[in-house]
Amino acid sequence: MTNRYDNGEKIYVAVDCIIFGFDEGVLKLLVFKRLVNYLKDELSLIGSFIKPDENANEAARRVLKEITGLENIFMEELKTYTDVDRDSGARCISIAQYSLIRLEDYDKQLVKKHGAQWFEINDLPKLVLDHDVMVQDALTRLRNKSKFYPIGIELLPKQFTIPQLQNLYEVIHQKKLDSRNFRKKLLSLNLLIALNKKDKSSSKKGAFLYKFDYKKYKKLEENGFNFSLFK
Amino acid sequence: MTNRYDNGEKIYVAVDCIIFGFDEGVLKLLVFKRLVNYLKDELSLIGSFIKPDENANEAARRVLKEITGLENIFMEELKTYTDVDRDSGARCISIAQYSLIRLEDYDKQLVKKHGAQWFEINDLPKLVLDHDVMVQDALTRLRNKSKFYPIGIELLPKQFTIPQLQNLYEVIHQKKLDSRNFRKKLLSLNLLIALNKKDKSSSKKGAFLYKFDYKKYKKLEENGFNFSLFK
DNA sequence: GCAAAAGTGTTACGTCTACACCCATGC
DNA sequence: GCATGGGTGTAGACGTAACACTTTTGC
Repeated sequence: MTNRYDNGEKIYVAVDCIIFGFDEGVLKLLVFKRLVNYLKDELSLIGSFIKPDENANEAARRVLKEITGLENIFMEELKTYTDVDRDSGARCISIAQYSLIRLEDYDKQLVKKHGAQWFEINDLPKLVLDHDVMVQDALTRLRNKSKFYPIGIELLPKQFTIPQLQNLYEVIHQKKLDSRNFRKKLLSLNLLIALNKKDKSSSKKGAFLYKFDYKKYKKLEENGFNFSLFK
Repeated sequence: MTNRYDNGEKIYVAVDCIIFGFDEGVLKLLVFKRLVNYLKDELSLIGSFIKPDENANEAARRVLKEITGLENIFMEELKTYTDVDRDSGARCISIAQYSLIRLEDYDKQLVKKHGAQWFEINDLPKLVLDHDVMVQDALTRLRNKSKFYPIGIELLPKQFTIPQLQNLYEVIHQKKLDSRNFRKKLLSLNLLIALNKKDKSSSKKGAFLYKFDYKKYKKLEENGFNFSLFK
């Protein structure tokens, strides 16, 4: 690429991925042992330096695939960490991105084979550098976001049951919700499409499956909205 | 600084400041003519490459002071722009930060002397690169934020009247609000401290001045809250 | 038949919206 | 005395929160 700037210093730019997984009612975080020489084998978020031919989101997707085999994960920018001393290995900023996925949709063995592992959110190990801060920031964001947006729309693309979605909210907020009110509010948004199929994996009776009406969601999002599912 | 990373390429990292000014009821944007050789003299947000000894926020404050004389502006991170071709001058990412200030608090001549100027938000010139996108993103963020947070707390530190604050909301949302409802909701938050002084600059009767109860605000913020001043 | 989870309605309460007039003052 | 912006109250609509029992089915 051409370079028309002569002043200014270049620095390292990394991406780090905060991937929350929702697995049988438990919220987990994806972590792996660092491969680079500095701080090798310590636990870390999945990350990489950004390459000349990719933007931050592409870099995050690439490294996530390399290290876990996970593909097509929608990640949202969290924040860029730029403190001078944040990385003792060199001056390096990191663009953190986060996502929330339903673990059952993915091959857990694949992740393991690649050297990554899932930790329960309530029992996290110490991570390198400022990665602990990133995780807490991402949790806060997730909680705030879920008050005003129906999370799961972008983050849980597959079909799901209402009790599953409620459980997701309960895990994120660490708080029991009233199932009647949750269901009522959720359905009043008119964003769910009933599939008239039942999922019997978590009860004998079975719960009806739904998917999100993605187009409707997008239209509403453009106009701004308040989708708090509780106060 | 030590460098323990051998792989990875360094790239340029810039900051850009989206400074909205609220001036006698009108929302304005701070713009200046680029000084660097590439695209010199075209209109641009105020920005700079980040230096080895400063983080993004410090870089933003530094360049803002250099170019406008404005000091002690609280800026919040908006987003990091990383597309490969976003800057035709070189591969360069930009960490955008925004703020909203009350223009009357600052010396407008000073800004002008330094070569910057204010444009009305409804009559913006074309800016270089992706700066137009940044401005639109910042406006969207400002609107969303003002639905859930009492903006002005961090952004308008000085004493103010309720009609002034209402006007700010109206300008941001391009929409008239009901003064009774606005006042009622605002006061119900219990975040204002009455100063028992009147500002007569915009009416004969004069309007009472208030300031924010910053401590109370911070406490509430930590617990998360919903402060929409209207729907 | 019983354990386990899914599904369903109503009422009380609080908040939001819409709406119109008097007040204080400078000129 | 009048024009200008500041300040006030209420009723209806709407949304939220609290609350317990029935249904379905696999075992």
